Amino acid sequence: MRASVTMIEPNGHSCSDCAVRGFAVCASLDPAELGEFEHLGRRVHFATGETVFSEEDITTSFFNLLEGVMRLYKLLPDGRRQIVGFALPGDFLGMNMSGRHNFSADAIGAVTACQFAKVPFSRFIEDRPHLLQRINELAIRELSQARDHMVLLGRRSADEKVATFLLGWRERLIALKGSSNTVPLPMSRQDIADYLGLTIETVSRTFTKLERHGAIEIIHGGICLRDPARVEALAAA
Amino acid sequence: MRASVTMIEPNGHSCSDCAVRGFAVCASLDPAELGEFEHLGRRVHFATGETVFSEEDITTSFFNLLEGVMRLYKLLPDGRRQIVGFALPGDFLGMNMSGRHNFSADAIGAVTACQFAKVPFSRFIEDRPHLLQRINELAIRELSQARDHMVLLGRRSADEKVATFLLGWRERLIALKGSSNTVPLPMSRQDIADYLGLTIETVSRTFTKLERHGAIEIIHGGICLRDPARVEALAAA
DNA sequence: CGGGGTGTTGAGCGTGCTCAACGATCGTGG
DNA sequence: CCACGATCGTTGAGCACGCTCAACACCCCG
Repeated sequence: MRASVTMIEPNGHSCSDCAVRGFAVCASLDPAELGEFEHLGRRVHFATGETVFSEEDITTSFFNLLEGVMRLYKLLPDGRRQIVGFALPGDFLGMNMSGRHNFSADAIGAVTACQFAKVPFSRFIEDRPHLLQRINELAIRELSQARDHMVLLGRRSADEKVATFLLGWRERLIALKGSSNTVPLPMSRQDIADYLGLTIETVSRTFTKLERHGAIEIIHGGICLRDPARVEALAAA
Repeated sequence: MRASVTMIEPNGHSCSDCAVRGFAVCASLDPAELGEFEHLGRRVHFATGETVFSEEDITTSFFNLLEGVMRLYKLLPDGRRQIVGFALPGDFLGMNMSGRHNFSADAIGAVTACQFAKVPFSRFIEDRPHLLQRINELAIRELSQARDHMVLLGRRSADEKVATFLLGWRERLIALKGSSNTVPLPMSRQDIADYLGLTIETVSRTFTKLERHGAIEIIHGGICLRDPARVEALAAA
């Protein structure tokens, strides 16, 4: 699904009242820099299922996710898909070495992002080591998450994968919105399956199994943790 | 296996005649900086199987690999292991956000590395944006490799995994030492299995299968590519 | 020559996949 | 407002890929 119309607002927003300011890239900027930075980005919107950028596209922009969730994925020639991550508000997308995006990114539900043209953004970084440092920190954190996910993909059982996913996703949402036993799952079962290296059927079966055991309750658009300790035990650290 | 004796040489080496200078982190330094940089690092040696650092160790040093191969891995509480990568000369190890290493690193065969104490190194970076930029580039490249590996772990069959590994490993060696159809494999079958999310038996069987089909020849300490096109077909891009 | 580590091969099993049908949910238009 | 179709999720039956368990071959080193 490709963008038919992507809304671009003339910059009527200011960074100072931005929801993700504080934990996004821009957290590293002082007020003076922020004023300059504000002119570099435009706020853009994407509708459910819209593709923000594709795997082999030449990189022309970076994105700072403000609202919504995105799936980041790679496709094999025969159509098999691996979701390499879900992006949440505060995540910075588009950095790469090759000049091309090395994964694709779709909006899951409505998404708002701050878009930066590559060239001016790169120039802006050049004399702001603090911003570069911040971007580096985010990359290193992502690398650590990527390695954790490799362990999950290569060495965990289906049950462990699902349990680990639920707890990890919950953790990320808690960091954004505070604690709750209700965990919204905006992505489809297929998305979860492609993230965990499973099939949709196995994910579905594992969910119902967890529910039968009283560990979770499947609700519309998410799950509710009934017995967090049990789920943690299943995740096996 | 823990280090019993780790040899540390008083700095009798100079960066200027370093083998990896040109593609390691230090490639970003000019001659003047290099002179200063030289005093930050010490050349250290590790014997076969020695652990350079462990997953939950507090990070006190960074390492720039000069010679040899290392396995980078994570362990689950029950002992299952996932190798998240193999390090080759030029690779820079130890960057992290948490203050602790988030994976362990062993020497596969004899290893020589350039060791930097964390604090002085971090200070040295601070007023050298070019070095930070270089580190960032390496991190972003690693991130891209990590995502590729997630696809392999989550969505490829055993045959595809092995074929893809052979080609990828060969590519990395070619970048270091030039092209050859003979591909040395210094790591054990168990290492390969733990890298690909397979068992040692499956790796062994797949190797012999490839050999029976005339795609490769198994030689001591490695393989020889007899029919690269066939292996590439099996890897399925 | 013996012993331990590493790699190979075989037989049988089980987890997770495939294929297929059914059920739930939601947007759309009559 | 409900009928309709499409999409998404659930459930079942059977199968296959890769794992488990076990035995054996090989090789380096003592």
